[in-house]
Amino acid sequence: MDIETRIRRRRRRGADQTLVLDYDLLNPAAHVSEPNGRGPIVERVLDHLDPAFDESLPSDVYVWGPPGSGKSAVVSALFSRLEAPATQPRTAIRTTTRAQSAELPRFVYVNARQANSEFKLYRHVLDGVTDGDAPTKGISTDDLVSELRSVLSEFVGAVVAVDHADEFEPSPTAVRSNLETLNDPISTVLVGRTPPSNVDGFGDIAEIEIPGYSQQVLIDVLMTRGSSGLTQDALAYDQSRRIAAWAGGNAHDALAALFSAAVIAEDDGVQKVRSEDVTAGIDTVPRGGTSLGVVLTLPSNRQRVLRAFLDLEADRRSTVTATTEAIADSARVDLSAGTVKRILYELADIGVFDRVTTDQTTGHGRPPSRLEPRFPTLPFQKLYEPH
DNA sequence: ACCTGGTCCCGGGCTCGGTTTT
DNA sequence: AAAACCGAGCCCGGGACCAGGT
Repeated sequence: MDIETRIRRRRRRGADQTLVLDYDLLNPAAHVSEPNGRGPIVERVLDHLDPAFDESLPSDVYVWGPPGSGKSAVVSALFSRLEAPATQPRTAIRTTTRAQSAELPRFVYVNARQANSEFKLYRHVLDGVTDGDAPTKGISTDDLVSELRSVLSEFVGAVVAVDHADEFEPSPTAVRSNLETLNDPISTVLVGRTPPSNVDGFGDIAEIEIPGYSQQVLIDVLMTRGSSGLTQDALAYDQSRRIAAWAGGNAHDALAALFSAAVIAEDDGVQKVRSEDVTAGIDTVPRGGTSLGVVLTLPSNRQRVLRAFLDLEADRRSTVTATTEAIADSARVDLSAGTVKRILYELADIGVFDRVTTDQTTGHGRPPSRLEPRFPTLPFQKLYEPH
């Protein structure tokens, strides 16, 4: 938990915040520093990275598993530790030619959901290696590459973790080929949910498969998060067990359901998460839907459109056209109707909405469809921050 | 034939970092 | 120094076209 989180937590306290202490601690997309029950997997990843602790580079590896199985949790927790020490513990080994202590490779974690283009990939790697002052635009990709090359040349090599690598544009394969053009000793840890046989080039490298959470571990995850994010004893074991049973090993869905149940309970002004809150919470979370991590990393205007959508009454949601007009009129967004329409269709395309064809027969023309959110809406409303 | 919804694509404007000119 | 300029990536707007219905 960073300082900002701690301060926000204090600010929110008091008033009517009696049940939920901090929504961020229930956020499925925010990972904790010590993931529950994933010790053996951490160990396996570390085993593979072992050469990096001995001044050489590990081979590339693909870490994969179903959604909500803790891939990001493990890799981001691991890399946040590994990234930190720029100066390595001094060893007795010194090269004879140079009076320079043995250096270990740099570790960098990149989220391909944010870095989903060649330019952004380089930019985020550069950000991770330096202190985050890489330009966001205004320079050419080539200039960015040479900048990155010169920075990387100061290290013996780099281990780059690319989370959600299978969501990279234009193709997952491009992650590796882009990093190869840097002509630097780079080892990649690719992370994704697509089986290696279904991604070009990912089947040729080492793999670490992560299974979904067992129900017992998932209950532990829920209880741990619940006890830090909610007031004391607000979450009963039985409620966690129900959520875990429903979530079927998907920690994202489980946490989203807990989050939603907590929102509903708090809006009702109660001190504990009741069984009915869990039922209602589960009801609002689509199983296997689009994860909050995807929704919360969308460009700001798309999130605005989404937020405006959630304000709409049911009758404004009856068709895409009606929804488009309503959102274009909303004070939350400042976009033309044409753009809103395009964004809505694009969001449906990536799975943020379901398109349901209505039975409404207006007579002429192609029958319209309406949009139904396919992501955890209550957590999104709470975590959404206009920017 | 005609109508409306849905898809695809790309030109141009915006904003930024770097470079040249004043 | 400061200002003007330039070229880059990203996003918005919107037109052209296709799909699916009466």
